[in-house]
Amino acid sequence: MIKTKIFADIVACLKKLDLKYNDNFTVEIPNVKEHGDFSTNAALINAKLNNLKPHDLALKIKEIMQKGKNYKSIDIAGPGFINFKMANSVFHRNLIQIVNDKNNYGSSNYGKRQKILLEFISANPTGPLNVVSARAGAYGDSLARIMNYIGFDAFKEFYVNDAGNQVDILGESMELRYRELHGERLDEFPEEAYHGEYIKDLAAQLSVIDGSKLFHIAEKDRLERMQNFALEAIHNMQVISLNGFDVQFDNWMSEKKLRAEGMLEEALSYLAEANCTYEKDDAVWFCSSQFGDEKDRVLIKTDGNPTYLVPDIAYHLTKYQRGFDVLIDVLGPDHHGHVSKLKAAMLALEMDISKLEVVYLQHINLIQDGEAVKMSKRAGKIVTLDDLIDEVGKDAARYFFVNRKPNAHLDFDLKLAKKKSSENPVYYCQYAHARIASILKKAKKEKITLKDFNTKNLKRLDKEIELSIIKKMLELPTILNACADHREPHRLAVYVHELAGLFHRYYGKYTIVDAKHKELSQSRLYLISAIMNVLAITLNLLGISAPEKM
RNA sequence: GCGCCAGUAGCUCAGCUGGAUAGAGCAACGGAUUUCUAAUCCGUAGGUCUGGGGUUCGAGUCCCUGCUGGCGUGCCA
Repeated sequence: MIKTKIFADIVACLKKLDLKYNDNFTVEIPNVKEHGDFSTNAALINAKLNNLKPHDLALKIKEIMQKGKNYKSIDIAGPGFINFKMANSVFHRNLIQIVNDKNNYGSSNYGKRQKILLEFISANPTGPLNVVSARAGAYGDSLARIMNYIGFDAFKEFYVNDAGNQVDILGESMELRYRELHGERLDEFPEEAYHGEYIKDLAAQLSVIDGSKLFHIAEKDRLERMQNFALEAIHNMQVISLNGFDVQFDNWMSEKKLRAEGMLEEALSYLAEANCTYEKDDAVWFCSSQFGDEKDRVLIKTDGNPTYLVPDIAYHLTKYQRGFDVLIDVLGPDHHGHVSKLKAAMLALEMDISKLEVVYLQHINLIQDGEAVKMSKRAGKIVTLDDLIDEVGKDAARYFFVNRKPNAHLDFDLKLAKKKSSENPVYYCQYAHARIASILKKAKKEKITLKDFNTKNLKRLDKEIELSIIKKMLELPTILNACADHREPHRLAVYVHELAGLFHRYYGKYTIVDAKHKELSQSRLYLISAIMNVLAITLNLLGISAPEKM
């Protein structure tokens, strides 16, 4: 990395000058070209320490560093910034490195094999996945891919709420549709039941298997049969939808299973042992107000059933027990009230709360004809993940969702997304990749190959945009690290778009394959195949395909 | 009321641990195709970064405060 090399050079320089220094200065790529390839605030940061004016310190540093061959020029500007222009050979050497790294370029041990549990989507198993889940899926999966690429052990988990109130309602909804199928007339379908067409389908499927024999067994058994059938079918639907979205989980954690294994009782007993529970009004309470929550919360309701909080505490307890270093919960914005309760419980159980991170994904507004579409799973008015993939395609959907930072609202204009035209930025990125593939084919036809390529040819890569492209590609590791550190994969999406943009500009300005200038062509081919490789790597990390043809 | 999140170009959004002249895409306008894919490129125009105060060499970025919007504040999950 050039940046770290410059940083080290500056430190060496400060030492040589026998100055005090603080190493919290930075080496950055300035956003104005005139300020050089790289820039540092080292003199600004360290001037005071040595009773010097920033500008004077900058001068001293410049004098020493100028002797190095790697720098084309060193200038002092503004209040004391030092701007570096690097020799072309520095970029060329780094380009060779990128090419040699092949499809591992950018991967590293940055994560030091830290174990990360990434829980996302965790939609209720009571219906098909909707666009909110799509956003969570694109986000979580991309983040996991990036983290794993740079040396973390990221583990993807989907928590299935397959027990509790909403599952009872699911069973009852099935029962009603089932009765309907068998000739019973329903005066009206209850508002709280699930209205989606898929319930009718499931009831019909069950009817084919079991016929009318379910009427002859006990109500409790019948409801259980209905529930389990629906749960399994819906789970399978969700898995298939996610496969179509290129999202796969390492584990599906079942709440029902947690209950069966006695995890709820275990969690409750731990809380009781910690003297954090008490009885009042025929219910069992958790004194969460002692741990930063606004007020105490009910754990066991008057009817003897646990509230949703209990299985969630139990679930998070297992996260800790499984030895992860960091737990990341990806949640909707409507859950932030819930997190304070959960964190209170983890505190009460003396868990390391700093390990538990919550990322809130903000809501999505679906815009149709300029108006927000209201969605409700119970009323059956949802736009499903499958619909979305059918309409705009997997690649566009994933790009769209991962292209913005998690805690920003997202307006999804269905009409625009359906257009499937050049307005969609994902095509822009993919097209760059396809274009390069096409140029490489043409080069083959023209019999210009890299066989007799000599690295000396790289000297011919001296155009400003060529050096900019190399510089951009060298930024990849920094971008990936930032994505992981901030849990913000959208930075990579922005990056791909920028890199694709540079290539398109390059293509427009210069001819790559030119039979009359074989060596020049070879040099440029070398460069664009590196670009193609970086595009493929980054698109893949975002779960987007990199087509050879479009 | 209290809590969380957001407010950047007409629209949708970027802006890396504070850095120099705030950037893209779309929309608008004007150009480029005997050409390696025009799903592209070049140019023009568009801004009091929600208002105010503070911190410092320096603030879209950090702190305080006002305003606006979304969400939360269940013995629902």
